[in-house]
Amino acid sequence: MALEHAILVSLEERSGSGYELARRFDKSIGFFWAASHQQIYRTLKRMVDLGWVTCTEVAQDGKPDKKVYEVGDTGRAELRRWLAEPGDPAVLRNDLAVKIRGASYGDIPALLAEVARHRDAHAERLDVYRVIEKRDFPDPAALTGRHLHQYLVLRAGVRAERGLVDWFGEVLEAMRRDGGEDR
Amino acid sequence: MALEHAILVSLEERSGSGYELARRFDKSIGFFWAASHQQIYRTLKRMVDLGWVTCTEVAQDGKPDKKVYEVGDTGRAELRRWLAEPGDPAVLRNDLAVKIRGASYGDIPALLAEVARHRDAHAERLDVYRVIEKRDFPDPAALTGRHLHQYLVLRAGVRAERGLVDWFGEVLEAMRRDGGEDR
DNA sequence: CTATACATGTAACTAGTTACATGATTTA
DNA sequence: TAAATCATGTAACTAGTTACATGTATAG
Repeated sequence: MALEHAILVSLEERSGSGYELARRFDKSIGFFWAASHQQIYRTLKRMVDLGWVTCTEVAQDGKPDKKVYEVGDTGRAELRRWLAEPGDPAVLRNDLAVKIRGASYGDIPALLAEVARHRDAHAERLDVYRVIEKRDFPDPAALTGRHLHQYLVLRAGVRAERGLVDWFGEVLEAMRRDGGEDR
Repeated sequence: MALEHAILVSLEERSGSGYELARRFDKSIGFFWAASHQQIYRTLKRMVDLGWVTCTEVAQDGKPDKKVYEVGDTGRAELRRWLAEPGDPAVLRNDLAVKIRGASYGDIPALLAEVARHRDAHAERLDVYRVIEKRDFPDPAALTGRHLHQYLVLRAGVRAERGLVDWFGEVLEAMRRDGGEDR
């Protein structure tokens, strides 16, 4: 499991409250590791119990109090350990591929409409990533350290979304050709 | 959840035992939807309770008895329903992207070795997919129906694996350049 | 006065992983 | 005689989702 570790990375970059972490998991980190606020609050509690992070209550005016979490030495050591630990290669998981494999057992035009909807959604995300890429990293060759690492994970997002958009396009093209010919 | 539905698709293609399904989930279907035998047995039991599949015990000689599962009318209706049902666009999940984002908090050369290991593993899977592609689908333009659908999900695998291999290559190239220069 | 942002949580459920458990037959 | 394949399961645990629950402050 990597949620604890994703939180450690995020808190090393900048300490913050559960709410703030939940915001970050709606963007940046969340582009490649999704987490809901319920999951984050639960995990933060566990991380405090483990001594990985410390929690300080902070009063604010005009806003509710918040609890700010910060990575401690134990947490930093755990992050180092995890970063060096070998893991299994990722396994793919693709709902729509299951549906396409089973297309002939259902309503094919309806499924193609669904594929088109997903293609559009992923194309939109791809645009978001590309805007960020151009805005924040106009000269990739000059990047070093943390900025380079941030750029590279954004590249993973760009490549994955573009791959999906292209694949959905291939599916639509081939299945429309197939459906159009023998009917 | 799609495991029930992945099993329905697989059993529609050909009825079989839990063990046989577990084999199929080690290849073909499993290329884009992994499932362990424990999960499959548990899910098959639930599907019998729901009336989606029927179960027949079959005696074999030289081998233990087996239970053969077959899709019933209720199961077929459920599959149709699920195929027409809209779903959310896939969210990405990439452990190594989290590690790369946190690279500066750990041992970077060790992490790059891990990245290279994953690149090799995905390159191997890509080769497997390409062999299957050339062997089973030498003339994609001529494909129709179920064969076409099978080809298209294989294409998803090819695209996803190639995307990962390329990305790992980009990561290695950029981070080696970065590490090599300022040391 | 309504919606949005800020802020934190619990409870119940669903899905997935890991470890344990058994036993026959075939191949090297 | 050891390993691999065939065959089926239980138990405990970990992770993730959905629904419920509450309350303040600000902007339109």
